[in-house]
Amino acid sequence: MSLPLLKPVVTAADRVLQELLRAIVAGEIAPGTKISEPELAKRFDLSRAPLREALARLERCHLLERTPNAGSRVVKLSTENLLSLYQLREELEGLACRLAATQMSDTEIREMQDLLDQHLASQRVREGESYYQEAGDLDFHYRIILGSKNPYLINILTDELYHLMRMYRVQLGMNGPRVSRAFDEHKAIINAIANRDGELADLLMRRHIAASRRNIEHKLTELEQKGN
Amino acid sequence: MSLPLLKPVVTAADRVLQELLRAIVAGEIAPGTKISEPELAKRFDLSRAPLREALARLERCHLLERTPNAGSRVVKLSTENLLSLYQLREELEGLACRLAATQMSDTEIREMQDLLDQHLASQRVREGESYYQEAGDLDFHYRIILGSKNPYLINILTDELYHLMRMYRVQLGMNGPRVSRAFDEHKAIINAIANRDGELADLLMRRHIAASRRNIEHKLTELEQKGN
DNA sequence: AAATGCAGGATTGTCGACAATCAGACTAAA
DNA sequence: TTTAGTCTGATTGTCGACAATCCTGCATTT
Repeated sequence: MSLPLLKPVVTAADRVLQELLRAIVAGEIAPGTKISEPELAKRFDLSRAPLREALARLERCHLLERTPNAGSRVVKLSTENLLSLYQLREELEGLACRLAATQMSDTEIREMQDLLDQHLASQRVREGESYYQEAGDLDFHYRIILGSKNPYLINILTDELYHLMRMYRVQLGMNGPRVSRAFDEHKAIINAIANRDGELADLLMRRHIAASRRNIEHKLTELEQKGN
Repeated sequence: MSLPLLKPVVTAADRVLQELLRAIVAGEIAPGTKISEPELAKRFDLSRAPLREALARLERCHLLERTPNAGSRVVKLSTENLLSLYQLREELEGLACRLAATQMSDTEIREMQDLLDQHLASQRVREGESYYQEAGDLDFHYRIILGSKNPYLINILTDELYHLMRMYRVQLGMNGPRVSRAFDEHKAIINAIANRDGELADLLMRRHIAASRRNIEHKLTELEQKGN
């Protein structure tokens, strides 16, 4: 289950980016935390040059907010931002479906179907295990996005919005009946694409994402009311 | 007719970014040109640090393509990329319309209508003058995008795709009957928004962008066949 | 002749230090 | 008490030099 989600890691900037990304997405660096360049540089035993490079990329992913001459802060999760993010996702991944229905090759589609069967089998074993589910879900969306063959769309979804989506998911989780439903929805979407029915795939994807949003939104409002 | 299209310019990186942006969009630096960091640094009398910052932002705008350890090249205009870009625009600006129809305040809408009347009046005077038309068109789209009130959508359209759109427009122009039609289409779109009819505004915007694409696509294929 | 290995050059990546700028606290005056 | 001004500390922005990496062309070998 390999997710080719990150660019190759070769430079020091790549390494610190990967580590910061993981820590922020996982919530180890609490949302709202001030980022100090000199401090982080010392912690990672680097100079500020590659660190700044990494911070710039994190800002691009909307995981960091830089206020000029006042430092960077880790973004906070909020219902408003969640809604804005998912509005975009519905639209963009819907488009991706429509394009994928005409652009994906038969073998690519076949591979996705096999992958889904595989996930379903392994999910039956691990009832409620959320990590694999999540990886499977991400992999599914990832492949459809790539299947659109639209470089700008791919860039926006995989490089800029992807990690923010992960942040919501990792910190708020996905649980309960939603997990098994997602599989069925995936299946329906890939079937529509296999039938080259872009309109249907689009519609199903929008519903799928809307359902996922409601699930996360519910958890988030719960959390916000508890005082945070 | 002020277009608040660029972030405030204060640092050296901002200045060189602005200049490079202008030069690339205008085609003064030919598409496909190799970018040499040391050479540019010398030309702008800067060190490489702020220059790299500027190049990173240009890459983010898809105006530069960096291949690791092999330098950056200015992007080439192509029919494929144009189509990919406009596919996205249709979708995203359509969404922007739908959101703007519910999110824009009455005064914002009123201001846009006034602006359009103003453009129309001044356009009658300057028949076929394409620069003002373009600025007006950009301003129109810009305001609707902001009217969506979705920060991620705004960021993608104004920071990442905007300058690339401009590049196509500036280098391939917009001319003939298309110019005056665009005004009518703008008028129809803002009216739909004023009526709070998001669906209609969405549809009209998609058509408007599709028509604009056909116009540019035609010019581009003409140009490509002429040998370039 | 084709393929392989080896310099040479160029490019990017990285470093540590300095300069400019800004936020916030403190002092002093009204 | 409030306000204005200044000062300090911290942060970002910038610099020039060095190190690591990668492409190119050429010589060498098979």
